[in-house]
Amino acid sequence: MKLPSSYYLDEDVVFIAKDLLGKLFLTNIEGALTGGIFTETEAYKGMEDRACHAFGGRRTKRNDALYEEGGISYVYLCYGLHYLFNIVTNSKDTPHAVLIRAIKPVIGIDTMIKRRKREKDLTAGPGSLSQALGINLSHNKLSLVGDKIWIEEGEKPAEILATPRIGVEYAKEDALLPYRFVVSSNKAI
DNA sequence: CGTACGATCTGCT
DNA sequence: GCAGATCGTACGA
Repeated sequence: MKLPSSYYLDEDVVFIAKDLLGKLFLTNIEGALTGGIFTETEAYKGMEDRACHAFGGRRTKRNDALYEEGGISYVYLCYGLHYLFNIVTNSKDTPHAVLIRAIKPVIGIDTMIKRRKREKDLTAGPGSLSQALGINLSHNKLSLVGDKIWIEEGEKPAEILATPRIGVEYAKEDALLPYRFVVSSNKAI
C-alpha cells in the first residue's frame, strides 16, 4: 500500500523521520523496480535548523523543492559526485525534509549490483543508495505518490536509536540535536 | 565572472 | 586512517 500524500503533511518532521524506519522505499526507474527498507534517516527542520539548507529562510535554485508542499523529493548533488535524496514534508513554505541515509536492499538486488558495480554495501549511505536506486538530479521535485518513486507501509522496527546527525559539525549547537534515527538490530549498545 | 566548497565514497596505506 | 575524486551551486567582486 502506497503511503497517501497526507502522510507527508505532518508538521513534525522529526516524528516522520523516525516513523519512516521499517517502511518500504521503492523506485521504478529506467524500467527496473528497486527498493528496500528504511534503516537510517535524518530530520532537517526548516529555517530554524542550522544544519538545514533552508536555514534562516535561505532559498535558492537548488533548495527550492524544500519550500513546496510536502510529498515530493528533494535531490541535490553533494561533493560533485553523489546525489542525496530527501523527502520534503509539512505544508508549503515550511522547508522540512528527511534525508535518507541507508536502506536494507530487498527488491531488484541484481539491478542494484549492476548500478553499483559491486555486491556489498549496495545502499549503506546516502550517496550509494541513490546510485543503487537509479536516483539523479532529474528526480528532484518528483511526487512521492507518483509511479517513479514512492513509499509503502512496512513493519515497525522493535528498537530505534536516536543520535546526532552525521557530517553537520558546522551547524554549531544544532549539530547535537538527536535528529538521526537508526534501526538497532543488535540490542546491546 | 571567478572561486571555494559540500548532509560522501572509495581505494590505497 | 586518509587523500583524492568531481561539479553544480552559492556567493562575493
